[in-house]
Amino acid sequence: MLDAKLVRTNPELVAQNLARRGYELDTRQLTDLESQRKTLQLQVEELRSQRTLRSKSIGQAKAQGKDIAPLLADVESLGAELKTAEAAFEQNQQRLRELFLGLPNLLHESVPDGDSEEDNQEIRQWGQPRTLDFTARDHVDLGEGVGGLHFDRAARLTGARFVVMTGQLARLHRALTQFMLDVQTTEHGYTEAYVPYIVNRKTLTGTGQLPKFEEDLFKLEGDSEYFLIPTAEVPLTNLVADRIIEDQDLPLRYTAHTPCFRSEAGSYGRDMRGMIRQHQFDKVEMVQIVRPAESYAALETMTGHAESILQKLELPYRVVALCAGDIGFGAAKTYDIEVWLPAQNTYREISSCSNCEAFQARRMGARWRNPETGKPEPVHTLNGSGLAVGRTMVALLENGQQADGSVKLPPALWPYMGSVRTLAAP
RNA sequence: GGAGAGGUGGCUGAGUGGUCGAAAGCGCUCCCCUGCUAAGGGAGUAAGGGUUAAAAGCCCUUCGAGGGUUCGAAUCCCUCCCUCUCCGCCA
Repeated sequence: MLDAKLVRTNPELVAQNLARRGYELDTRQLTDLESQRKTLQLQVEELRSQRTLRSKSIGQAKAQGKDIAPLLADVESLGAELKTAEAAFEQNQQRLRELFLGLPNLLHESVPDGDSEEDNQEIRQWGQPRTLDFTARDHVDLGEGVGGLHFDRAARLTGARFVVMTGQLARLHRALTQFMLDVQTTEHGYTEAYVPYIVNRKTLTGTGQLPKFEEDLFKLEGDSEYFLIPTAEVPLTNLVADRIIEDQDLPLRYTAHTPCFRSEAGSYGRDMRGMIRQHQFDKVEMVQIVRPAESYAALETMTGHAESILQKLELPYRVVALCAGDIGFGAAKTYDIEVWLPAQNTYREISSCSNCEAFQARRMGARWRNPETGKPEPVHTLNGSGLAVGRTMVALLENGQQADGSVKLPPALWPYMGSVRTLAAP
């Protein structure tokens, strides 16, 4: 959510910034609602003030044994008047709330212009893609050869966009999550968390998935309004919802390994082959809660934390700054990390690190006590994948492949794989 | 699932339908006092919002959430959520 005061006092500036995303802010509607709000709020508060004043005088008169009948007659019409005013105000508030909850975050000035993926800006590359003296196989073929990747079985169990892993690939998947968690907790100072995979509407509104992106979520049947998490960002970030954090407790760094569930509505036909785009995938997530002045430095270090996983796994990648048109709803700035996939002969997203500034904090009511002002102020929140486990497996298989279809594993994983250093046909 | 108890400020914990945003204690901040420490004395200390260019001041809201009764609700009524204890069931 944007700062209401800023939007109110400077709608043109806000509109200009949002226009970079291709979002058109109806400033006319906004200022209309706002001036309405002002009138209605003043009216309601004045009526309430009157009511309190008179009620008190009734109390006093009663205590002194005076006749209260004339006083009662005096307030008679107040109640009805207040009720109508409150109803109008509440309606106005509702509309403003809906409008505000639908506004995306303001972009940081360093975000490059552009409408789509094409315009994202490459920041740096790491590692050299191998030149193969044979035709690269993709992870589906490699998984089949090495054994343990079963899309057909998953399709029968559930449907499209699911996978079953068995044997050494299931183990590799587990090894990867353990490895990632170990690095984030022991080397980068994150506190490991175990969190619910099912959350309520308020929580998803806090991080910005709701109300706008409900169709991307899996919703549970039942009396409670529950959703499967699309990312651990949701429970982890909401850990600080409705809290005031003391300065000395910042920054907070949380990590968690969770499955993520996404309906992938609107991506029919995209990445249908393989594990790239699934309804269920595992991810190790990083979340940071920081002082506002430190959030951009934190974005750089957090991106580095994601990169270090790829470096240890010896996977070539590049970092891109998302352009204005490609950046997510709640983010002010985002770096995507894209890993090299030989079979696709291109880089594909494997991590996304975002600074949401105060956008989520305002929605959640997450604040810190600024020692300079002594007042509670919204914190800044960041989140990043560290990393998406399924896509990391894809990258490991494809980048480690040998001419005979076996797959060499990087030394960083050896301790997690027992004695296995190469995945070969069983 | 059954029976009971309870949800009040950073924490503990009082609270009568009216002057209660709420006693008291702890914690915290500032000041005083003692050579230091320990102890003691005094003052202050919730959040959100509006009005304002901003502040001061003033006003509104908030005692788990939402409704209701009333001139007036932390206090009375209804519904829901959550926590605790006992019983049952259970990974």
